[in-house]
Amino acid sequence: MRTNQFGTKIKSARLKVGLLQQDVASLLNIDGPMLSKIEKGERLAKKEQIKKLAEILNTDENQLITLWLADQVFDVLKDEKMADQALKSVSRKIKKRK
Amino acid sequence: MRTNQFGTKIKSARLKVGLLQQDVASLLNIDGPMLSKIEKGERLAKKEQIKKLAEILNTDENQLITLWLADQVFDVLKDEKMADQALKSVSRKIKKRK
DNA sequence: TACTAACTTGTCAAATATTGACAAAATAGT
DNA sequence: ACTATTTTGTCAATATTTGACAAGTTAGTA
Repeated sequence: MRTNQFGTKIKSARLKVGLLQQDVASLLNIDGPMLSKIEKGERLAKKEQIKKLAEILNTDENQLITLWLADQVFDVLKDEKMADQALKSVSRKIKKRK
Repeated sequence: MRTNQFGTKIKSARLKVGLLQQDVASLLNIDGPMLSKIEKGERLAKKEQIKKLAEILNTDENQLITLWLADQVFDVLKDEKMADQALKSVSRKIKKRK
């Protein structure tokens, strides 16, 4: 299983706008159980589903993307004692990238 | 293809100790071409190969692990405008983790 | 140039992981 | 207890990763 800031966020946003999993799932062209798994972090949403989710759930797309990325990165690092060092190394590289 | 601080490092370390790809590969129980690909970042080394590489190449294991992780993280973030934000989010989570 | 050693690239089948769908089970609300 | 909603389990289809081998390229040297 993976960490799940993304799923937690879209679930709470969904409840806030008062939609059922079924409703949202249909708009994404997936079934209800699949969305359930995304919300629980058992499956990864596709990048192109995020934009749609942002619209449907009236949420900032960039925030969703950020959480979605963070979950994936955390997954790589979660049991690693060198996680901190690795993050620093990546930060440096990212900054140079511009 | 993936970013490649790890491969670059083990290649230079290998040359420093004067070993051939073939030699190192044998010790890792893989073939030469496979090591070539790892050095070039076309394949990912397995976690358990890193320890062995550190011994063979007389290099700090933690440094190798760090680079190996960093490559993977960078791969997730490389084309993402929210990379920076995501990294910050992960940093916070990692710090809490202890 | 021709020769050899070292490395790289391309391709393939096998193993592994991910995906999407459905049925069935669990939970929550009335 | 009844119904709506969510979650879990399972499966086949698809995609990705892996390891090996053959063939190609590069680098150095006689």
